[in-house]
Amino acid sequence: MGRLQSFERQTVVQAARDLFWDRGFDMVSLSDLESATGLKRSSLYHAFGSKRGLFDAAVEDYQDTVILPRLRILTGSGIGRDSLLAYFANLRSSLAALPGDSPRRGCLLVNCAAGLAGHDDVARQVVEGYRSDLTNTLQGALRAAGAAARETGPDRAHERARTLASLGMSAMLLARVNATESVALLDTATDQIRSWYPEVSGPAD
Amino acid sequence: MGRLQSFERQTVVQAARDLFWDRGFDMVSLSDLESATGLKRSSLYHAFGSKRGLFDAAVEDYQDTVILPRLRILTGSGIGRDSLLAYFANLRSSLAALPGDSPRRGCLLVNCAAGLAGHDDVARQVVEGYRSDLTNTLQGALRAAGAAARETGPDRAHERARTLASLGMSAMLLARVNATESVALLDTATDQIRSWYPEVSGPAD
DNA sequence: GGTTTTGTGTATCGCTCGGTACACAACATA
DNA sequence: TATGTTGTGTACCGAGCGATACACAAAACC
Repeated sequence: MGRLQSFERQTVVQAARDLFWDRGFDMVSLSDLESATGLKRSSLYHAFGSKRGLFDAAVEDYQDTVILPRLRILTGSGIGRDSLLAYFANLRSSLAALPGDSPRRGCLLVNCAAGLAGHDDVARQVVEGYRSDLTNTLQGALRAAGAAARETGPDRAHERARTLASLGMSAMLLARVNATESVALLDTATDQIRSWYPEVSGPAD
Repeated sequence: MGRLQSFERQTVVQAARDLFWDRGFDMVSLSDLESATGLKRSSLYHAFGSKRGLFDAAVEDYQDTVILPRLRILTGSGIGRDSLLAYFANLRSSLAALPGDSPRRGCLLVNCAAGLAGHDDVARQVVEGYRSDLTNTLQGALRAAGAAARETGPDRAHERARTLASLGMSAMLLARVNATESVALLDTATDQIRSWYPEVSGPAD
């Protein structure tokens, strides 16, 4: 063996991630990455192969540490109306809590959808995976909520999932443009959920 | 006086517009603009001052020739349910009609929202103007539709406008990622409108 | 037709970009 | 401690960027 890596990979990846999150792939230079990570080019290239390699690692970290923990609210047992409300409340608070100049507003993948993914198949697939994960997970929770509420009639989970996913993505899209409206979109999602599954005043049955 | 401009300004601006629409501000170079417009740098700089000046002209043209004509469906007299349906049908067909590799998929301003507008106040204000125009116009049409349907109860136009605007913007956001889902989002908007204002089988009263 | 004013083409500027070559430093192994 | 392997720092590359200087071409005006 030889010399050991003197940096923690995740620390470096997350520093790069926040930079890409803030400015997008194109607007981050290697010099920016050097100063954000504290590493020199040679180390970055040695560890990640290319700027794009580091970006891909950043996206992977974003999925693992930002997206998945959020979606986990909507999976597992006991999901339904309340977990849907919790999901959007969580999104709301993480959006409202950030300072106006935080580099972490919005969503790295939503930004990709309007940028890189337009002409990059790999990025497109990542974004599409995110979209379908989000929609399917919402749909599962909606079905559970509908079953718990003993809903009758046609299954509206599919289109409701689309609407909620749309509100979530739009909120991320507008996070840097109009934070107030962004929050309002999330509140609209909450209102929708409440209207679909009205609160019961006491324990049922 | 002196020599006259040998090109039509709008032709040049629209060629540049399609390029920016396709790739975004950063990913379009002056060489790209030269070959797309047929003009040399010196002419472009003479006419528009800078790359950004040309971009701003392109955005203005986009608003005038793409956004406003669409929104006009939702203004004027006789607006309501049908004009809402027409708006989304129009959006749907202009999205579904484009070839998969068209540079004009999605929305220039939605792409801006996730890109330039993150750190550029001018771009941010343009995008915010678009968002509020869209939302307010939808809200006006929703109110008209509600009045025509003799709706009672609380006014839901505000949150419904948010939902519809969200579906429209999400559709634009996903136009390059998943065209099928993008169309499905617009269809969801249509379904929503139909469910809020059910079709009347014959003339009322 | 000469003059003036303005548009266009050529050539090039300084700068930053992503990426790389190579010497050196550090540490596991023997 | 000697050796081999691997991480790190310095210096630099060619390419492309946005922007500009300047000469020339063209047309409106007297």
